[in-house]
Amino acid sequence: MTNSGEYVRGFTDFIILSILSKFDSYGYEMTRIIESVSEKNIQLNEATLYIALKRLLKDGMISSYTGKNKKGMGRRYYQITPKGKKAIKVFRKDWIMIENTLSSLVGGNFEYYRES
Amino acid sequence: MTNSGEYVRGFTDFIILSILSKFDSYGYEMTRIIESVSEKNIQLNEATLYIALKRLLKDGMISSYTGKNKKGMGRRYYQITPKGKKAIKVFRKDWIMIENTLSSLVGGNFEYYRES
DNA sequence: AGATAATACATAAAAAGGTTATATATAAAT
DNA sequence: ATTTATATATAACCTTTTTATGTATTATCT
Repeated sequence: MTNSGEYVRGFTDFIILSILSKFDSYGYEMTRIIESVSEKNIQLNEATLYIALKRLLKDGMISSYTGKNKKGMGRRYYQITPKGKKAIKVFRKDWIMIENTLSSLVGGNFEYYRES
Repeated sequence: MTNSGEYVRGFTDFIILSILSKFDSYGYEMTRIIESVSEKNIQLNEATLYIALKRLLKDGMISSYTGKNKKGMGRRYYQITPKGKKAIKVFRKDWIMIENTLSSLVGGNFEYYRES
């Protein structure tokens, strides 16, 4: 699938917050999670992810701390903040509507009555 | 809902193609359709729509012709081309996967097993 | 008759976010 | 010793959306 990132755009921040609401994680692992859950159909660019993490840090949605690693270089772990928890909670309510609406619109299963 | 457009981003072109695969339409009507289907939760900016129409025309996904109107100024109708039909067909297959993946990711209902 | 609302299209400038490309660091495996 | 896997990071560019603004036509309201 080409340009898969284009579809995820707008949801990137919430994908990250959603992962971090399950457990603390780090950049490299998060790209693996997305790859795994999407069965390699969606891939979040590393650059996109790190920029998003920076943005979320700036906005106080997440915090970070350094962690050790046996293999490879040291990891930078991210943790969701209360503000981030609230944001993902609000979003999940919206998501139901977004999903239904997008499905109807792109699927063509909607009714529309013309006046004239 | 704020920034609803941000969620639709990446899907704009396919929403338009989907509408036009049902019937020929014009800009103003398409914004009304999206407004109506989403129950005013999602609103596609007029500027976003007209730029997208321009893009789709350039890419040969749609064609256009002028139509009359009793009330208000003349309408510019858009019609989906064979290329556009093919594009929406391909997208609709992808959409099933995108929807499932996004749902799992933002909903947090996925499993991931750490190695270490 | 004049003002307003609804219908309709269009574009420039700015902002936001993603992609491409590249650089760096560490440790295990070959 | 070199390659592979793990891990982070950013600059430059590209695409798309948003904000703001302008124009045109007709019906309705006062």
